Amino acid sequence: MRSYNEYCAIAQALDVVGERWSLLIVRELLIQGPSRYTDLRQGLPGIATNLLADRLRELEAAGLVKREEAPPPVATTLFDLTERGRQLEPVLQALGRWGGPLVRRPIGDNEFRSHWLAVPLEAHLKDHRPDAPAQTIEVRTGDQPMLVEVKHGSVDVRPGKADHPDLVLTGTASQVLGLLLNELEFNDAKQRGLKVEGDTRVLTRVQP
Amino acid sequence: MRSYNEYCAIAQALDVVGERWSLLIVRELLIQGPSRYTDLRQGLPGIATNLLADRLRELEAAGLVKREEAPPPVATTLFDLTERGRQLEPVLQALGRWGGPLVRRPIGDNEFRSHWLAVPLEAHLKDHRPDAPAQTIEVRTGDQPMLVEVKHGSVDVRPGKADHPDLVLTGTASQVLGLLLNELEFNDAKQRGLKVEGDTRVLTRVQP
DNA sequence: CGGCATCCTCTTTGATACTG
DNA sequence: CAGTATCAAAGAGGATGCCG
Repeated sequence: MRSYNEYCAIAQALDVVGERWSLLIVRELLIQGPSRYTDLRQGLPGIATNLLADRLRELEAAGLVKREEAPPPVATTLFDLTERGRQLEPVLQALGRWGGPLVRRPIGDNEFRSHWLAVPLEAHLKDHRPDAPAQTIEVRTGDQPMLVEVKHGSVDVRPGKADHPDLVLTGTASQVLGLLLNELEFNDAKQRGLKVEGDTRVLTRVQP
Repeated sequence: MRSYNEYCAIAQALDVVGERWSLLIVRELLIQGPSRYTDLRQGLPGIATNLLADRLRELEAAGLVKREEAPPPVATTLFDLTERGRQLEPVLQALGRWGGPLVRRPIGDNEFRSHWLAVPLEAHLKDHRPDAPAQTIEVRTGDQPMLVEVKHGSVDVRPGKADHPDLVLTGTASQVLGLLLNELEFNDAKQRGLKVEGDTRVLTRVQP
């Protein structure tokens, strides 16, 4: 992209990450950690393969991304954020908070990937009972199950299944999000088709 | 811009403000307040006039910008942020903080406008003596003098001149910034050509 | 398969000129 | 002052091919 050529931190930041797809690539790496090229494509529906290759090179040249050759038997290239790249987290959080209201209104045919749930959940959920024992919620929606772990005052969201989750939520992304973010009443959510199994007290522990 | 079409707050935020120039237009309106078309062009060196018109229409349609017809005798159109637009401030602050280190390294022929000083100064300066009487610093660099007002624990930066500033700084943008952000020693700054007149104790009151 | 590179078409941008 | 009109150049998107 053409540089704005301004002596201004905002403009120079945008010179680096203002191009189409760049910040979404950073989002993927922040949520997913070290990722293969193909996994990145999975999380960026619609990206042209040449653009993904271009952007990864640019981000690498800018020092935000590094590529590592995974040792055998995996023997594949892994892309990961550098420390400088990881420092973009506050930018993505601010964007996510600002964009929240846009997502909550009716949605049509948007693409969805389960791991994107980490954005609103880590932004808005809190552990209100940090001294209580750890609890987990399994969320079944989208392309893979997600695990919400509430422990020691922090809320962690990552792909995976729990052995014995305290609560299991099964439904559409907006149902699950509505309930967890306390924007949809419990009974409304169930009426709209959300399946809730387990100990619902963990909900009030994390809801905003 | 083409929508990313993702059920993700970050992607939907970028659908609205991810286009080239959009966030810089928001920056201008945040710093300058209600502005005329021509003033916006002044603060966005290099923007094509058709693009500025396009972006303003898009931002207006998205509900971030409103246009007001100023009453006579001014009788001109003023563009201003809506409340929703003003809520982008944390996004720009995060971008500005991330981009700070990029600006501090040697710079060549970048364009500069004095009012952009508000970005780093309001991000990093603090009033460490909120109970002391108000003080002002006049900064003379770039296209217009800027006023830094320290009062009641807050630091305000805006265009203008003070009647009796406590301190006047005259020099290049990087000299002034280096001194105010405490990244350049006082004596180094003077040796490189920065002119410092007045009561330098206000410096330690605001420096990070 | 994973990780691209090439080719082609379409859209967006930038530069400049012009207008109510 | 606040734009619109025009046109060349750059970038994005989609399909496909290549190579370990």
